[in-house]
Amino acid sequence: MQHGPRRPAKVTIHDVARVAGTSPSTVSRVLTGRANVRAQKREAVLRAIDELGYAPNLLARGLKTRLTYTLGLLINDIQSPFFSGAAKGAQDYAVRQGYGILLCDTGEELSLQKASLEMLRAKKVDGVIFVPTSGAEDLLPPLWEEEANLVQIDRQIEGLPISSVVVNDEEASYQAVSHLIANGYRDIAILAFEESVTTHNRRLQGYQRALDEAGISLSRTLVWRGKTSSEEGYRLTRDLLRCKPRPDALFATSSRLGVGALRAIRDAGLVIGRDIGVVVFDDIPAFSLLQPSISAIRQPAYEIGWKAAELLIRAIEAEEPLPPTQIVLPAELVIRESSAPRV
Amino acid sequence: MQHGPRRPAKVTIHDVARVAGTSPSTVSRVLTGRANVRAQKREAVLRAIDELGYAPNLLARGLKTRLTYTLGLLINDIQSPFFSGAAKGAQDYAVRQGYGILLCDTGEELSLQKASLEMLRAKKVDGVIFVPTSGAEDLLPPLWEEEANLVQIDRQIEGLPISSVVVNDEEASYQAVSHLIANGYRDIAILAFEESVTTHNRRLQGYQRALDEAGISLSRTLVWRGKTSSEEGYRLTRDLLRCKPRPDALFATSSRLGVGALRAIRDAGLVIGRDIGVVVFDDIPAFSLLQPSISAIRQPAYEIGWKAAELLIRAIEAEEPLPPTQIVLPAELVIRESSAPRV
DNA sequence: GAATGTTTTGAAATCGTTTTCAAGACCGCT
DNA sequence: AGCGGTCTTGAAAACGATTTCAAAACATTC
Repeated sequence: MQHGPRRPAKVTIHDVARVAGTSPSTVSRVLTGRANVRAQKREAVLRAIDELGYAPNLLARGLKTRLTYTLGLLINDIQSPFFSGAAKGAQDYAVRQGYGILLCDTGEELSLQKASLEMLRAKKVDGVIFVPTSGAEDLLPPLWEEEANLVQIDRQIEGLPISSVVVNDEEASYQAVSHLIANGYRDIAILAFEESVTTHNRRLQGYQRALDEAGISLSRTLVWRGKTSSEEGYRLTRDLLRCKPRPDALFATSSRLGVGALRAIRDAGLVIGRDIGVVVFDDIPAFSLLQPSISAIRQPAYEIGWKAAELLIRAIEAEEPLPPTQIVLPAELVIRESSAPRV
Repeated sequence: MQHGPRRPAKVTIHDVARVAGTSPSTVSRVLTGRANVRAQKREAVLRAIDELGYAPNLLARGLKTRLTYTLGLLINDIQSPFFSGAAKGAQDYAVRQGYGILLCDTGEELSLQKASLEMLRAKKVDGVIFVPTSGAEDLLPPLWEEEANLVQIDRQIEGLPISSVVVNDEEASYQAVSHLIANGYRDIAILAFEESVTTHNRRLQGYQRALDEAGISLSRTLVWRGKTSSEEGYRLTRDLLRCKPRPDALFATSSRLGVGALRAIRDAGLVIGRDIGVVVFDDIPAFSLLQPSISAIRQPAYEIGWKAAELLIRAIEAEEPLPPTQIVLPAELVIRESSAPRV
């Protein structure tokens, strides 16, 4: 393998200056391009940079300029298609703008979130995209005062002046449930996250509005709440199917809950889309592969991440503080076989 | 909302020193704990730190100590369950050891990989976990000379003294194909990545060994290569099913190829596990949900990431350079319905 | 060619830490 | 009290960039 000419292990701006026959100041000037330097010198500098394989030390630069070109990304579970989509969107936009992304996967654990935010603060990231957990409000002030910019995604902390990129949870849920009703389903159960998270609350509201509008009175026995895991989805659904009268449709407000529900329905010997209608909030690849395929609300995860990064970088690079912005992207109901019209 | 006492926007080690009635040197000593300081002063310092909400600036520290406590993670696609599993494993271990992770999702694009590696170099990461693409050898030397530690995952660049964490591709594939043979399948087609990547080459070798051992002569017409996307899997499989005689089984060497293949098989009106046996390398959640469920080789993605981070951090923290280590983790064949015995 | 104005340039200060070095404090001994 | 030896401490020099400031170089005009 060709290793090229031996180079000094560490080459600094001083080395470049020496080789180019000028001073570090001038090298810095051509590096940042923020002042004019005579063409002849500029070229000498560029030649030296090239020859030495010099790359500026971003730690040193960041120390001086207070800009690290690094964003923090605090999410709940990189393994979930929604979050990994958002992560990809954020990273794609960020990298295009010359920023790097520090990934923090914290689950719903507040202590890990706290530790991660402290790390991000110590590393002097320029901004943070995060998924707020209930209780996270108290973790923000330190970062906040450190003049870091913040954007929340997926969920929102109410009443805090922080930008956010979310989805129209209420409306999309309303449409999903209305769709079930239109297809002849009446006793529609809902599976939701037990903790009070904006996202799930709004999904619940949309559910309720659709029922109200159809003149169906909401029955307490149709609302099931638990952790948002597939095991929990299984348990809840199993119990729910034992109720008499048995619900004829199910709206799961997260893909994990939905996956558990599907298993439980099968194990109960019921046929999805005939014995029971199903719609899930959050589409995952498996849903289109399954037979019958599962109707789901598709969230634009990639765009959410992308927009969040865009908002964040705009705020970072703005001359003066920008007022917080709320972006609501449309989630789209993808109708498949699991919510076919009742016969 | 409670904002707590107003604090100076930026508090440095000098502020702490002033409040504690001592010098920055001493504060630094209690911070790093690498020298003894009289109990009384230490406490004064700790009180001041607490009172001011001081946290050391890791940029400044890194500049001095040449340690950033940051790792780079260079992967192909965070949206793939395999890579997101590995990312989670790596991040979980790293965060436990006080390291942060800079995420670079580059796809198979060499130019993006180059740019990302340069960024990681400029940010002075302590080490990098990466998935080598063919051609990536040339990108390494700069990092390499910069005394950054490297660990490759999933694939390997042959003949380079770099640690790696991979899976027993050859053996697992051998077992998968042997399993098909044992269940009565004879004309077993294989779908593989067209580019010469160690992973896929070894999977091909395992396939071949299983056939050899069973005395089945390998037919050129059963080996299909293309990009590793589900569209390509669909196209290849569609064409393959038109061959006469039609293969009676299919081994897909990536989950994307597998997903495409499943669609094509369905569209051809064939029943998986009866008309044609299927095993896929790399298990994804959908496979266990499908009916019939799909046999697959489960890779310990999380452990791969975890081990890679462990290896990397050990190398970083070692007094002297460690010799490169190869870790091979077992991938496990999960037998489901798609490879049921022929009747 | 001198006077003036405009670019280009380099020296030195700075960002916030750690670390070296030498001085100061403290100890136990004779 | 004086002396040799540890322990603790603070001043100052890094780390590798940017930026301010004033001097030096050049251009322009009379």
